[in-house]
Amino acid sequence: MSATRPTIHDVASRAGMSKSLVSLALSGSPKVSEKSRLRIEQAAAELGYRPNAAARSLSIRRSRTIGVLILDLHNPVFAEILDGVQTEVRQHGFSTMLVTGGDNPTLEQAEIETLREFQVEGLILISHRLPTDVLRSIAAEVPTVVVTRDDISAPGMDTVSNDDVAGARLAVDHLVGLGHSRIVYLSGGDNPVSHLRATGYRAAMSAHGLDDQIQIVPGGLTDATGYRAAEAALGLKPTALFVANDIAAIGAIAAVENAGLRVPEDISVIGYDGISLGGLRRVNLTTIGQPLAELGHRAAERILHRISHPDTTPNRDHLVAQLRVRGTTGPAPITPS
Amino acid sequence: MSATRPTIHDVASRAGMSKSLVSLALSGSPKVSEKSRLRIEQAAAELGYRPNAAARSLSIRRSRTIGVLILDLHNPVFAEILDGVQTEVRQHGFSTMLVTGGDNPTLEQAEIETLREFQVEGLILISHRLPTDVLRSIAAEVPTVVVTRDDISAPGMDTVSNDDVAGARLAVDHLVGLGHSRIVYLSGGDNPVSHLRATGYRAAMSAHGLDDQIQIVPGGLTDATGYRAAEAALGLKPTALFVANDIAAIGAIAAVENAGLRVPEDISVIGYDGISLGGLRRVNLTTIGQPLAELGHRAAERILHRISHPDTTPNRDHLVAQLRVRGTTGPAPITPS
DNA sequence: ATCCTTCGTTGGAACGGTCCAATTAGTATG
DNA sequence: CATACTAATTGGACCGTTCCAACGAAGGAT
Repeated sequence: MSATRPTIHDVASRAGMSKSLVSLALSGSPKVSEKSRLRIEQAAAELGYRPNAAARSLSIRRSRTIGVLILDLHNPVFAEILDGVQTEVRQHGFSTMLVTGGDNPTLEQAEIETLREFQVEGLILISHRLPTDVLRSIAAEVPTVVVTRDDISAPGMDTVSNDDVAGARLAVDHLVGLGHSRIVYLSGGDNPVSHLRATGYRAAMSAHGLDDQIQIVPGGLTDATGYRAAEAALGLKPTALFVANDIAAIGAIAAVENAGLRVPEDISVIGYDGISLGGLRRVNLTTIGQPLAELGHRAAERILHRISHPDTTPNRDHLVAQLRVRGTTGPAPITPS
Repeated sequence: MSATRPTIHDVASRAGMSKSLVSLALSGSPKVSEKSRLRIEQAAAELGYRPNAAARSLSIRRSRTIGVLILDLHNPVFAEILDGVQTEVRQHGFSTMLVTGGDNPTLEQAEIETLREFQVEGLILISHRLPTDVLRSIAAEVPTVVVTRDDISAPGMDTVSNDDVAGARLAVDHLVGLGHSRIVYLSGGDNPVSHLRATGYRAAMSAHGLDDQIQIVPGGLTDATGYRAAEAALGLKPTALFVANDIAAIGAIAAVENAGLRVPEDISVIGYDGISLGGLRRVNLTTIGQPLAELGHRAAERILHRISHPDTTPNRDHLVAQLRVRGTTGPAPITPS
């Protein structure tokens, strides 16, 4: 093991040519004669030569690497976005370096610092919890794309998210279309995304002339908080619950069923995100599906563009979410209350 | 933006000292006078100096980076293992570089190649689909740890997995303890892990004198394959299903319920893995829980050790899985059949 | 035969760090 | 006040690439 990895010099001396020519040949330059190219390729193969990315990066002053920060690996939403990022980025000859903040927001900054030491050419933040000024100063120095959030804008930075307001409207429209009017929103707590969804909920309720039915119960984005919020909401005798995200919606359903009510016969439940687990037959959750892979894909496109054209004016992409009707919503029960 | 990042030279000239001293100071060497250290630190801060990891890596011939291949980001099992890896590795000053194979097994090799170009000091493969000889040749060149699988051994390589045979036995013991005897195993298809779990199932059934009840229905590791396998299994009139993994188990439950039977009153279902989604109140799946974070943690320990002691003889860790009783298993119905 | 081109090839200077050996400054000792 | 140390500092080689300027060889045109 490890008799030190062969370098370009080793290949050169084995092929009996200069290291410069080896470099040229291996990068596919047309100015190398067919004969030399063959000799070199063979020598490289025999030695199991693998170029040193650090040396190359140092020399060409480019790392061809994109740093990705992912807020929480456990939330399937982010994993699915990441997937879209990876496939797109790879196609353009870039690698990704991935880090997670964990639960500690200050660690998030340290991780980004590490990415920058590796000279990543761009940064994709799949959600984050950075203060505005920190985010701004990062974006000022390295091309950045924020996915999922769109509340902060900064020069040198694009955002890619779905239109949460419109998505929330879709949810309400769907429920109203099924005859519901007593629709309660279980909020996702104090974060930009949840607020936008609340805004959409309110707007849609208004548009349907249901201003007096607007009810928001505070909750969170986890199974347990969804459960608790739903318990609280039951006191309002709703016929439908619109929940801030899918995971919380699954918790909410459990609460409804535990209270002896059926979903969707007694109470309809609709979530938000479109995580694949919602499609499991057992779960079968009606939801507003974000185009997750597409979000990642678009983020990758944006970062690649921004890397080659750093002075692009900030873009804010809004992809449309779609209603995915499954089994947890149904017609409003007759004579409610 | 990008008036070229400051280098160590810039810091040196600003502080009025040599670059060597800057290097020393910034790496916390005790041979630098307090006065100089302060000057240097201030200059570095003013310039926003950030060392170039590529240059350092080239110079010290170490990257302080560990490459992680993760088979499938969508499977929560792997995400949870990764979490354990990351926290441990970070504590020792290493970074991680993460790649996914996607659905294409040959891409897996290409991704590992990329990791190697970045001179990763070790490789953690969170499952994989590599041919034995390829895996061997990789392990011969770079310290490697395989998590989850333990069917292949090679010099220079450790494995960290749970004891699938013992885990499967736990599942059967639990069901037998509840009075079940007609226990069918829904297999996870043709892969090492599923085979081991089948072996454990058979052994445990035998141990309980239930040889004549051993029934294995072919299936897979996804929701849909679990569903189909369960449908097929119902013809055998089982009182309990032991399913190769949690996701498939969730599919199986849906099939049982769709057939008009209740879980666990009519049929008990137990899965394997212990993914956190099984703990969602709505799902509430009894399962054999692998210590996922612990697997990742151990893998990280192993790779770190192997990096500093490359000639360590191969280790094969087996962590114990634990029964997690939740709501999908219950007493066998009276007078079955 | 001489001069131009063109093609293929090569040496060597970067890139931004680390670290060793050598040098200088500073301090204590006799 | 020279001497011997120790502490602090520095120049320069090196890590493995890329790339540019320069070079030799081989024709082609004159």
